[in-house]
Amino acid sequence: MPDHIVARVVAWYDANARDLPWRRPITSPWGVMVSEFMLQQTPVERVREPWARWLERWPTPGDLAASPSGDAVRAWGRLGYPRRALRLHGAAVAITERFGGRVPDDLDDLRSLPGVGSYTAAAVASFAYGRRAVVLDTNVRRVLGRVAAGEAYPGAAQTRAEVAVAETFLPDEPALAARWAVASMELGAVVCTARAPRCDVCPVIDVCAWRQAGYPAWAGPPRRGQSYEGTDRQCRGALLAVLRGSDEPVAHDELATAWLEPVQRERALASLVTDGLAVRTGADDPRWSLPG
DNA sequence: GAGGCGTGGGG
DNA sequence: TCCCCAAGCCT
Repeated sequence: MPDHIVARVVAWYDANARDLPWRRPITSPWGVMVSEFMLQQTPVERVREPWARWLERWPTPGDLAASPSGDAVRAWGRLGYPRRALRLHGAAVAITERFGGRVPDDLDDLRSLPGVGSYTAAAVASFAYGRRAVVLDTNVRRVLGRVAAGEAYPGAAQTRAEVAVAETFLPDEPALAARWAVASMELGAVVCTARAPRCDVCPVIDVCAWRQAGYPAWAGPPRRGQSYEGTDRQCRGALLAVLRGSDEPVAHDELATAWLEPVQRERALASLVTDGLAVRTGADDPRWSLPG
């Protein structure tokens, strides 16, 4: 059964794939890795421009490693989760120092890099090098959960059982495995979506367990939305936006303007320093900036 | 293993 | 409008 589903999804992908720049054959493994970092929790359409500018400026890991980490944070712009920029910079340094400037193709080597977890390691190995790897992201988890398990949504945490199911779908031949990986992700991204799935154009609707069960609603624990208004995250974002927008270190008063409540502001600022996203400069006249 | 971590767009 | 969510990672 999995073989049949794989064949249909891959055929669907061949006819319907979006033209995303990081999927083009000329894209380097480094370009693929940069896209994977940027796409962690950030929609495709918001990544296109920053990705192109990033690779123009830093065509290789060595180029990024030679720049200050603060430049990476500034170039990250408003993609969100700016610690990813710091980790991508750290990954570039590690690739330069430990792997001769070449993005690794081995899963364990990839996972040893900052910001690279099981998903990103598998994605780079598969998309950049055509290796056989279980690429299990939120899209694939949802697709397999619906098609194979008949459930509307995957649970909050990835389980061993899910990985085992994904293994049964993964073709033996590396090239086909890589095509399946990108195709199953694409299906989840544009057809088998979380909100309003387009089952009318789904290539595997006739074998979908979720459909056969009558599209049962999600029966698990309520999917709690992440609150944001008034959180430290919002405060950190406001403070970091000030640092990003200034070429010179900024005085504390400027940060105070960006976030009025002092207790939360100081807590957030301290956490930014702890994370390496902000540094304090100046002895008698303290100022703040992105890291050097 | 649950919670923290940005930001903006679409239903 | 408001809520949900978008190719996760780390502690």
